[in-house]
Amino acid sequence: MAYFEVGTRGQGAVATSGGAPVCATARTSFSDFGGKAVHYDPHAVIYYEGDPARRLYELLRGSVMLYKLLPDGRRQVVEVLQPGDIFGLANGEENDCTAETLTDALVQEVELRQVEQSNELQRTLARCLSNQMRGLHEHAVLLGRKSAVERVASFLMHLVPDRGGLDCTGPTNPDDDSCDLRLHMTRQEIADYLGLTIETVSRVISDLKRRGVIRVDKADRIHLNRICSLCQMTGMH
Amino acid sequence: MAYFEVGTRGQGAVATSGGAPVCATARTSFSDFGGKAVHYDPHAVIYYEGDPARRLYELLRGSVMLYKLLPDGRRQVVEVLQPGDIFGLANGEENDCTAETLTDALVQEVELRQVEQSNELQRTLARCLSNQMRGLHEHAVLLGRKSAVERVASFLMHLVPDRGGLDCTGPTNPDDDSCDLRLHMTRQEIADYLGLTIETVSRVISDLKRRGVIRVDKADRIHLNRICSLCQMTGMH
DNA sequence: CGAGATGTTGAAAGCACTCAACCATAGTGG
DNA sequence: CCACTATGGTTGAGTGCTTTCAACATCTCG
Repeated sequence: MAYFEVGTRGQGAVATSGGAPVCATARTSFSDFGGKAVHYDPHAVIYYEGDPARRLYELLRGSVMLYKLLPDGRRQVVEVLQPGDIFGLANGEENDCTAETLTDALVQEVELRQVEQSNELQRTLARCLSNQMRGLHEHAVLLGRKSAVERVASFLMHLVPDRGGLDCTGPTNPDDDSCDLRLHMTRQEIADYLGLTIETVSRVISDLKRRGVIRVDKADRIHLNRICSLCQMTGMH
Repeated sequence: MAYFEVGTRGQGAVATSGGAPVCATARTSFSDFGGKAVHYDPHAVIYYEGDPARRLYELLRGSVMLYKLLPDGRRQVVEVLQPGDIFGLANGEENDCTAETLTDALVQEVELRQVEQSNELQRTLARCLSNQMRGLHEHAVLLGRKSAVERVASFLMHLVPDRGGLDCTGPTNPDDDSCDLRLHMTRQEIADYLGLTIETVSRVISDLKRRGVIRVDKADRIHLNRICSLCQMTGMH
């Protein structure tokens, strides 16, 4: 599988990751164009769906989810953002999603006015957006066509750095095809991201555990015993 | 409901629509920046998933779908494009989707090299992409959280101009809340777009017919008898 | 330690899927 | 002109995966 494709995979949500912005190579940082870096606590709302869009946001550190609600309370998490991703762009309309932090997060906030004025920024913007678009395409396949097991396997694989992509060459060390993950999401958040219920997510994880593919150290600390086996379950092989 | 939100709703796929590009107000046209306008027959592939990305495409007339395939043949249509939408952007990677026409289509094709050089184009690009992003978010809710009936109702509503949005004020004429639609998609294409099977799409349409909400004149010509009733079934009210 | 939040498991139900047969339409060629 | 075929669409019966509802377990934190 290949969420967010090359260059953005596995950053931020992985305990062992570096955490550098990865949206594009040799890119212009938004911080060069004014605005301020703001810190948010975990589970803080940055803005609500329906709010007038005033600023452009770049995630510098931590992770943020974007979600939409239906009137009856059903929720769909539409994106899980990593450092380097941008959000809040609405073309003069209202924000179409709520933005909420998953972890502590550092966010660069720039007034949309200023964004309009910089050619350099527009260029970076286009590059970031088209990267995120790929992630959304991939996610549409997951939501529209994959089984529960495939969704959870895909979700876990996309947290593994340098694995599961088209260019994946398998484990570097054939005797140790394992990896430690931090999820930073509750079962409910995972379920809402994967278009499943909390119970189904829990059941699938228990199942993977029973089959020896993963080990659950704590609810949000998961050890992958055999990455390749997991990857085989994503529906992309 | 509100696919593609304000400004892009209901264009192109509707028989009665004007067909003017709608991606952004007062925008720069891609045709001003070289490249050539190419005509495609219905069901022609413009490029395949995995092909190296060479050009940027702007849809001028007709409609185009982007889809991804899983190795076992499952297909997900990730976007149905309208005039004004752009596609083919891949940031130096391979195309992540296959692009195939649904109808006769006129497409403006610009070498990516040239796109890189124009500030004006980059600006337009960012605006178009963030518009399309909204559509993808909306679609993720549909795929992840809506029932079969809600999906089909949402699909039909998004083909109706000026209705179903947040600013929808109901029928202009209280005695005639109806509308004629052309689908330009087979049941299979609709199913792959909505994350359903062809049989389920067919059954839901028959159901709407039985309930008197729609009338099916030909497989791809559907008359909405009561737009408001249909809108109530989208899950967004 | 106790209370609230979060996660797991079981049993039963439901919705969409699978498989299969049938129907409708359009195009072809005798 | 009409049988014949191909393609696309509809309908029915039965299955199965995910959901729903409910109980229970575990974790966190004052």
